[in-house]
Amino acid sequence: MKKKPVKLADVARFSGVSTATVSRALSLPHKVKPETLERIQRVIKKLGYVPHGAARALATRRTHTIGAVIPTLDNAIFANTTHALQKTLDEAGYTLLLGCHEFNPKVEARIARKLIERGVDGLVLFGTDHENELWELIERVQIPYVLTWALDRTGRRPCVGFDSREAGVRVAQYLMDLGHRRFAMIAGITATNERHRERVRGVREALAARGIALPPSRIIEKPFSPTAGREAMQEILRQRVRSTAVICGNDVLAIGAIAECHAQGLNVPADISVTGFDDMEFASMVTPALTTVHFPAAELGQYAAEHLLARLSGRKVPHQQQLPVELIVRASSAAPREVLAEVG
Amino acid sequence: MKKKPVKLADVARFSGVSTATVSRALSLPHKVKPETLERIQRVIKKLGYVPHGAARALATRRTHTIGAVIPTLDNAIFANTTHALQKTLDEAGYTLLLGCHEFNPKVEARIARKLIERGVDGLVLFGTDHENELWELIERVQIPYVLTWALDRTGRRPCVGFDSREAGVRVAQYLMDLGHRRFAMIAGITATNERHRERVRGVREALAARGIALPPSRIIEKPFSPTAGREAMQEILRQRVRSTAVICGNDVLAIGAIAECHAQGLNVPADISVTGFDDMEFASMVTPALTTVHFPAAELGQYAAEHLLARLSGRKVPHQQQLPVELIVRASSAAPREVLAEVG
DNA sequence: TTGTAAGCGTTATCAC
DNA sequence: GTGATAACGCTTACAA
Repeated sequence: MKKKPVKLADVARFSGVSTATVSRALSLPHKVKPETLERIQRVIKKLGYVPHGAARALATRRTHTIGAVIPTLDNAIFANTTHALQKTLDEAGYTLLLGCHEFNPKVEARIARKLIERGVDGLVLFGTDHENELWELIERVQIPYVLTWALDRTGRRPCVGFDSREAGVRVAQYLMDLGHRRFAMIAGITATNERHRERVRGVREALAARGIALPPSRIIEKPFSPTAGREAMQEILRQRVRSTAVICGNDVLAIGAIAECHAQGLNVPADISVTGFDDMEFASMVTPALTTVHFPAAELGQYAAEHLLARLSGRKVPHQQQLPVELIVRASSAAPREVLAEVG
Repeated sequence: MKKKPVKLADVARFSGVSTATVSRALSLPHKVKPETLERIQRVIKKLGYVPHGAARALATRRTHTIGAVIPTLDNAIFANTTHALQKTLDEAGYTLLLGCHEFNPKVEARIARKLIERGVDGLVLFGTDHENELWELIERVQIPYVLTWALDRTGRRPCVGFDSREAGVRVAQYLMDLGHRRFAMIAGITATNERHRERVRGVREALAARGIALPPSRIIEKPFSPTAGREAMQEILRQRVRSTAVICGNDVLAIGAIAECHAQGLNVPADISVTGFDDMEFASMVTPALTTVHFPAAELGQYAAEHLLARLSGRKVPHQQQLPVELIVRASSAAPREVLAEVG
């Protein structure tokens, strides 16, 4: 036997006013006579009235809700971005609807549609690679959105992100400056992931610019897991010509790669250099710390939220926003022994 | 000049049927004549009709939405739980509304209320410690909820979680069995966090049972960050009587603690043993691996979701559900040198 | 400053 | 199988 929920009309009745006045008391308190307002608020408290969001959304055509479809929460870097996203939205009175696609574009499209049907006022997507079907839906329903992590090279879509190619160039140049000449790369899956495509491209182009090749056999694509990183490193260590520097598509792969080196009795970086992208703050505190190109994930979440919030409230914002990345040099990279030998 | 969104009535008009039939075509397709159904579906596709969730929610009094208020996404363990939660809900056709309270109970209450106003069909909370105000709200609106991570000792509230006290007992006994007698603990903030209170209690009780005291000076409470872990370890290493075993309230604190040991030239575990709770899979791959009591976070998320989904669809489920934790022994714990000396 | 009443876009209960 | 039509709970002109 559950009692019916209290509704706005009940509050109105008990306060001896109309529903319109109660509604105003809630959303435009300054347009209500102070005494009336106070009376209404007392009744609201006494009755324990809780506004009905769906009804309000139906009437106002606004849900104060933002949807985000992220790759996964199992990677700290995306979790960090999402955390900042949620926090910024919350402070602005918005609620986050969250979905994870686990690197499957079809799933992403499905979830995005679901969020749109739930009525989100805006949408946050990760990267620029998306199903056509999703683009069409977004276009059709005219929902404000922002792409994150990546930059849209066409310049047509609103985004706040990083230049992944540039990041690739940075590590490659750094390692070449240390004297490395034989490279291998443990890349993430690049097919539907422009961020990792660009990282590889950056590395490859920077190497090529100094006459160093990175043949396909030296680029091993793996899903994002430490185990996959280990496997890839095994493959690399099996190759006849040994690489002196291994660049990993992200921190997770790098951790696995280092673990495999250790398992084979190799010293990092004395015997082989391992670098990566993203971050590994925690692990770096206690291990041959990883040199990485660091992407400030939390800042990204905050800026992405602010971008969307600004547009929702009619403010002007730069269509494209690029966030700087930072090369953090730690103990995991070094000159290869052979180079040191030459110099010495 | 934005064109008005397509609504169900438009689909009805173009298909030459009533809105009732279109509605049925959407939710009870088998109750519609196949030809009619097909015609409607064609029109839906052609018009690009997207159902209006708020209107549907208003009419059905169901949003197919679940709210979760978690501590933070910046700790991998909660991110993992949330990931599994989202995934399980998604598979059942539900959407996750997410909020983070960052260990502030007032914020938790505020966000929970917001989610309830948005119309979530159910609520997932972390732990058993909550503001009275929140309990009253939950009671008043009669919303199905489930507590996670912790177990409710009163047995009155639905929950799926772990026995944190037991976890504390496990590490303590393990370390005592190794020969340790002088302990210190780097605890998390316990005031509004029964999980960490219970971990401390378990350790303390297990030690007491074997006549070992853990005086307040040996329990250092810190917020959950590696930096705080380092600071706490500094304090501990400054104490006149040196502890041989340091138990950390979670993995994040433990990482910091180990880092500080290394910084001071101490070998872990030869010079001092450092253990923890939760997990540290990645770091463990490349560092003096942490012995921990492992809480299967992803499983928890899945079970919590299933619990709630079951109740929402009227199925019976156990009111309380305890998930097993596992002591994972790795290289970070060991007999203290003095003990080895005695034995040797 | 407050009240009246017409939506908002669905679903659901009846008839037919 | 299908169609009218009354909810669902709130907002917002427009009046008073």
